[in-house]
Amino acid sequence: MPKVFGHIEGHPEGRLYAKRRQLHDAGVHRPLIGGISGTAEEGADSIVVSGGYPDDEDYGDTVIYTGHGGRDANTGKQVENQDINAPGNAGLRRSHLEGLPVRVVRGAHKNAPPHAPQHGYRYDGLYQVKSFGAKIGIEGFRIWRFTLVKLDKEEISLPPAAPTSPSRRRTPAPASITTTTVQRIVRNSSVVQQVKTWHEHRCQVCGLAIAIGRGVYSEGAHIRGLGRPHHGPDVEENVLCLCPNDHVRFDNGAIYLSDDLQVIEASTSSPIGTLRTHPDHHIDVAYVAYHRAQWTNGTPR
DNA sequence: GGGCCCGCAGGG
DNA sequence: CCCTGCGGGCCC
Repeated sequence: MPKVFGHIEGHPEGRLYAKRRQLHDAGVHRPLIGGISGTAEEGADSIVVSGGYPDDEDYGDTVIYTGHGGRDANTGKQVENQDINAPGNAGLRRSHLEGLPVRVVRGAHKNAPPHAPQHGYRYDGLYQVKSFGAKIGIEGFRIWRFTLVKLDKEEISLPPAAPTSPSRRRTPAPASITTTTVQRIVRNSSVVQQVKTWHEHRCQVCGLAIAIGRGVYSEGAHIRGLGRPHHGPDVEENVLCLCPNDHVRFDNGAIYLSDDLQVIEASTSSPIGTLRTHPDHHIDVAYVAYHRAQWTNGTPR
């Protein structure tokens, strides 16, 4: 059964499942025991929040979820540090980097927080891995924690239509890597496209335009993030044209902007250049200030 | 109802 | 093949 990112057809948000076996059969969450379904290469497609780790925090629309590993098989106690390269943890990191939606299932458990179901398991829809980081957990060992934020319906794009394959065709299937159906977190493409066009796909931080075959590749980066919890607008004043490297740096606070559009290296707090601009592309410094505040005042969310 | 231990599915 | 993992059934 291929890994599916996004909703499972016929299994809407809110549906209840008595047992892990039923979640498996539905394809909503396939491991029978593991809390994370995912790999480093493909990403994590689903998790179960069932109170297995004491550092979990469940606020409904925001879940702080502990990675796996480091526990004694018999006692269930944490006996060593967790590893970010353990498959599930690396999967959630990949989902974060690629903006893949994660199905969140909540399970009933003792000391049930208000968001957990009374019995069994409940599919609670799609979340985005907003950030992650390590800390020393309650039991005294390093754990990895992933902040997941619920996605609004309009933030999910549909998977591309399956190619129609005539049944008479006898040619062997194309060398299949792993078949995955993916619903990505969607962005308003026309706004992003306009910004990319103005800049001719040149990164506004480093000036790089990546040639791919005959085309050029760039990414549209929202300054104030879309959706929860930031609720930034999908408008040209809130979008930058960046290369993938600077996009990751910007989204994770390694670089940010001053109000006069200097690019600031966070580790040194000093400018490393001026943002490249285009006369038609007006950037609203209110969004710039919002982004900067995330990374210069306290912890980001 | 709690402890125990046998699980199976997935990934390497 | 091996191993691990936020179950679950059984027995007290």
